[in-house]
Amino acid sequence: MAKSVENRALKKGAWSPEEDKKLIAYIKRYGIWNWAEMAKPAGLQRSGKSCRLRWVNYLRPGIKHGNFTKEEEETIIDLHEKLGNRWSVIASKLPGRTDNEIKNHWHAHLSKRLKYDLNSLPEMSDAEIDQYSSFETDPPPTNVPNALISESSTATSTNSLPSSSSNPKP
DNA sequence: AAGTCATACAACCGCCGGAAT
DNA sequence: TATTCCGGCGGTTGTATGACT
Repeated sequence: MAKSVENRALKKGAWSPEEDKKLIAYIKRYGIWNWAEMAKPAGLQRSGKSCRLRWVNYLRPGIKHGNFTKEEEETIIDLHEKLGNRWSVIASKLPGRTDNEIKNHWHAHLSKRLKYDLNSLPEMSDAEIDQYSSFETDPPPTNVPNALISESSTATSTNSLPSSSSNPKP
């Protein structure tokens, strides 16, 4: 299959301030019309996906950076309990936060916090745990959160990008 | 002061669904 | 209707930085 953008010499890794400026300037001028095709005229040797990710997660106006508030953390925990790893849905409830940021924060902080809460369970010796464990050495079949299974997987993204907006292809 | 380890964050990868043709 | 392409999502990895020994 012919990819619309060849993989030749595509840059990877951290974005430079220069690249950020190029992407912002291009989007300001022409809008978002096709990530895969935009990179070249924007002067970026990046994949469309990389550009999109950079824009959505860091450059888009209204993105909050920095510490999560107590309220935000509680919301994340609550929604994660209900929805599982549907980060984009959770992100939609937290204006200015991105799914990637929430996901990272969850793995870095919140999941641990919940894990530590397991310590509040009644004490059991290893022998007792073995005795009452019916499971084998394999891990549980999935890590799908309990509350989730029945949910349809069509998460509607709420990243309100000006995507394919009025601006015509240059 | 130097080396090692742990943590947090940024970015990439692969897969899937929907739209367009 | 079938195929192709693009955007979006979630999982995972790589790297920089700070804490600890």
